[in-house]
Amino acid sequence: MSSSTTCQFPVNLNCSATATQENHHDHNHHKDDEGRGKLPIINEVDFFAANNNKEELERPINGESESKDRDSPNKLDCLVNTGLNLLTTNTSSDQSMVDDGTSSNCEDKRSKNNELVMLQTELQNVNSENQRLKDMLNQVTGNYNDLQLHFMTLVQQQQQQERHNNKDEVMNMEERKSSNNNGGQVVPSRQLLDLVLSSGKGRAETNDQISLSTSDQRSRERSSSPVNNTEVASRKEAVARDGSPEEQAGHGWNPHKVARLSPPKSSADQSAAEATMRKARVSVRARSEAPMITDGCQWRKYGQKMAKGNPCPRAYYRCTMAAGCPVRKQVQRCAEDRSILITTYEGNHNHPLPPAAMAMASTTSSAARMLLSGSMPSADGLINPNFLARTLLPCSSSMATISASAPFPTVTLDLTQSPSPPRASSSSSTHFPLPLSVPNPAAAALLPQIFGQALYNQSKFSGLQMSSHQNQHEADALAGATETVNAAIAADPNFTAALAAAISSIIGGGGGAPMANGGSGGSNNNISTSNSNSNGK
DNA sequence: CGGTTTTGACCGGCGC
DNA sequence: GCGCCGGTCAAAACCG
Repeated sequence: MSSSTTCQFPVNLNCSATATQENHHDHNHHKDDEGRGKLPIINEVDFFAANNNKEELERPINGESESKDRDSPNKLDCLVNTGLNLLTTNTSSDQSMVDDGTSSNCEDKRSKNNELVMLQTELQNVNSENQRLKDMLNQVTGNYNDLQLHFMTLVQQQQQQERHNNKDEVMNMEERKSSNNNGGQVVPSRQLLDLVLSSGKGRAETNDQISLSTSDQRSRERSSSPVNNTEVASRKEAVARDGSPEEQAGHGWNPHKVARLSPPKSSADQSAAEATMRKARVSVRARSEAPMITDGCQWRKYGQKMAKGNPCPRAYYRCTMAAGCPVRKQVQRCAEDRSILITTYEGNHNHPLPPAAMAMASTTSSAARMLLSGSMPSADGLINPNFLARTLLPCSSSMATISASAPFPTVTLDLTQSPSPPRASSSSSTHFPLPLSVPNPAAAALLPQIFGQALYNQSKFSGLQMSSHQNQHEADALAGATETVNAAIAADPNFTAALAAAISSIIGGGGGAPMANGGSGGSNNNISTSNSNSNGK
């Protein structure tokens, strides 16, 4: 079918409108390797094209069916025409046979009659196939419509429940803060994180508020240390410059700066846990020759470095849609497959997002929440990716070998498709291969059904969620997925299809335990979690 | 001229 | 303590 391009997902990761340039040379070591000319923006994968959702979601189906319909009628026409020609020929042959009455003409007539019968049989077969495809299309379309309605209902229910839970958690946190003076039992960072990653626009605001408070705490911790006076001063200067204390003081990218500050003993564990969870990252892997994917936000490049183990430089971007927005992202090409662009997001936007940006923003937020929700039941309060794997993949055959050695967790949404060498060559990253890729259009046509299955399983799962505290968080993770898909639907149905397939694999995948890292044969569209520094410093 | 990109320098964390 | 590394800063250059 015609849908197979560089990215089989009919999505488009356009370059950002502002951050359109990324020179793939290290300013430290590879000056002017590729010149400074602007690279062309290649619209291979556009997550966020503001198209009609339903229409786009249906596009794989329709594209599939239309193609088949297109093909089938052509075949039919061809066969019909051939048959008619044969009939005409036979008629004339008959006429001539009558005229001539030779035995050779009789043989010709027999052979042509046989051919005609064969063609008629083939015509019937094609007709039946065509009818079957039409029926299938109707069924898929109907299923899609039903499931979309079902999904919307579920999303609304989840959001309402989420809001309710958040209110409770806020109250609990305030109570604990007011009553806690021993410093050892502070508000569990998991709750902070749940708050941070709560749903909706208000979520981002809540996140910023919490980030600000924790940043203030870190600033106090810094100022209490005489060694860091200069840094404190520089930080204050930076804060005064752009008025983004949370960005400068703690919401920054560097996990080392945040997670490894030496706070007072009483809050060391708390700060470490908070930093760890705050540093949750969402990485998106997609095939694109473009220097950067378009996620609807405006970004300003503030740095570029060579990362060890990767000949391609890593670019650092900062969201410029609003002053002080703490969201940053790293863009780097995969060392093993340069056609794969790895975009890693961190933080939540503190400003309204355009619809085109909602998909990625909500995706990253939800994915982070999925990851962090999975960490909640951990006894030590740190990320427990194995729980995440169990949570996300309770019955999935996907592979989930998870490393817990890294300072910050990462969720990887892998939208690559073509066969590629195992990305996670080390245990630093774990991928959950999902049938996100649509190697053939027939599979694309099944996406809505898969999505529907995911929703069905989600609804089943949600029905069980209230039985235990852990299940609540598992449900949170699912709610995050739901929200992700919802936002993706709102922004780009192609991305929706991808996420739908991903979530369907997560929620409704076939039975089996998590598999080893690296992924088995099949799709390369994965959601993965990792809990280690990918650069393996 | 204002915003963005480039890029050398700087900083902190970490391993040895 | 030193060097490596990732991340960030900030002045200069670039660009529309």
